[in-house]
Amino acid sequence: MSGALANQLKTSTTVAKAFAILDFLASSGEGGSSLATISSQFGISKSTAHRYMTTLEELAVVERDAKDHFRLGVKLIELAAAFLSDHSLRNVADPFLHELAIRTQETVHLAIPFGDEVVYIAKVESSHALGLTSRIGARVPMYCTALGKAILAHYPAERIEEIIRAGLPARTLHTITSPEGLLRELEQVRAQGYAIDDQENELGVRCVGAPIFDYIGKAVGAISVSGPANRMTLERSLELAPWVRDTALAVSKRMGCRRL
Amino acid sequence: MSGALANQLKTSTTVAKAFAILDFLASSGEGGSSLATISSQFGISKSTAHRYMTTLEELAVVERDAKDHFRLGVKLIELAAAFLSDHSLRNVADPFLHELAIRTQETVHLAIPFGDEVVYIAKVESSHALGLTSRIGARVPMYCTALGKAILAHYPAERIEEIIRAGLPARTLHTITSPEGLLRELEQVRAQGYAIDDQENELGVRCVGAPIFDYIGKAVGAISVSGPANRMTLERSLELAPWVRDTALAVSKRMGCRRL
DNA sequence: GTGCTTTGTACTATAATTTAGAATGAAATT
DNA sequence: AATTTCATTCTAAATTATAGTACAAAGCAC
Repeated sequence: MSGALANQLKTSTTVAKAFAILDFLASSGEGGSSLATISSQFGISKSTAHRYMTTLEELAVVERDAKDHFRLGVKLIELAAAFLSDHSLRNVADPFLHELAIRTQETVHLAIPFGDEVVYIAKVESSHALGLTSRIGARVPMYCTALGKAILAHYPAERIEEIIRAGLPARTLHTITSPEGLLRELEQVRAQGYAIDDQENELGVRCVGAPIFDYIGKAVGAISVSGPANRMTLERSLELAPWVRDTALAVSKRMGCRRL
Repeated sequence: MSGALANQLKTSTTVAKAFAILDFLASSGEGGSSLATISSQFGISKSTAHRYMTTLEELAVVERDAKDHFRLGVKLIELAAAFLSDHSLRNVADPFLHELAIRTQETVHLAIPFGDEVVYIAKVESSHALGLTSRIGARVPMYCTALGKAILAHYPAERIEEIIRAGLPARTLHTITSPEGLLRELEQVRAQGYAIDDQENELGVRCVGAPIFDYIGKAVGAISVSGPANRMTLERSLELAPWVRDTALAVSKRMGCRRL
């Protein structure tokens, strides 16, 4: 596409572009994007953008309103639902998440590891009990979140080393940025069975997380309770910690984990 | 791809193939699919399938397990979450759905129109309160479901005619298959403010649905309560109907509809 | 353990699709 | 009423996608 002589590409540029467009639509939020916007955003001609969008529209991956503004389409719901039903963790955990939300009266999250990060795949709010909103699908680092540390603590030492080598940038004043500090923290997480994120990822937010193990004893996810720091004090975090841990253990048991 | 001389295609075959693969992965369910399976399923060479899958894997649209089996990936959750947050209807309706589920002790659905069908975009079960599972993302016809009829009744006459012309195949013994019968039914739906599906789409399942209108008075979705026919008798359906209707009206009001 | 099949991956020439740009018509703005 | 903006269509040129072959590794049969 650019100038240079084409050297072999191992991946499909066309498919990659299609998903780049979808990513853009996902981030552009309300209102949708016009063809001209997409065209200029990616530096492709209007005719090319048009071909992409009509294709995606035909597949119901995007939809356009009366003003020819494009938005994400219902096909994505279908695919996401298939993803979640395939991930038995989500289904197994769901009732436990609700119970925990009711008991703690705080927001409960379920996440799975993905590379050096974790991905939220479920969320339950105590009062309104919203399903798929806000953070679902979002990724956050492992080293500075309760969910992440809960999982990371049960990774093999070499994986932990890898993640440390990838860097521990300070996200807030409270982020643990030294390798030694993190290793000590993870040691404590293993001993306690839960992890506490004291505003390490976001100022004003405290979380308590605990890992979920599958039948082979591998950490395949984590549950967390989080809330604003003024309500979720450190003392309250410590009070809730056993509940979170026990809920995660109950889910682990359902996942076939026998070594509790 | 086949033999014949290529005549201009208006859509991107590459993108379409990528989503065909995703559809296949979605339907293949547990266990995932190997590269060889995908290759033979679509009649493409292994090298081509390989290129598609590595591309999709790099984008996190699919993921592969230790045995090189491909499944849908977390990127789809991210995109679906963006879709839902963009569809304000879902967010507005959510608390109402839960309230209705508690009051009726039955399963509650939220759906939006899509072509001649409706797509489920939210579900609340009274007892377990599952989120994204089973029917989310699924599409059902308009003419034989409570959700569909609730919306269809408020469509312009010509759209209704179109849908009738598309055919009213019998899905069960109770399906309304005559144009006159459907028009009469829709008239009644408009008068009552709710629609009842008496096992028209699936034997043994009754539903009560009511339409949601936006600020312009357009039917943009519907809410339903459904249950097994033995528990959800016709009398019970009629009892619940006003609740469903009032819930839908409350959501409509929140969506800016002023003509209630 | 050995030989066999099957798997995912890499490479290359051919063939096909994708691409940009100009041209068109419709709609909204001035 | 004139002008700009927009989505859409068309065509030749160029990039990308394709199938086939080849390879290494894993699994299976014997």
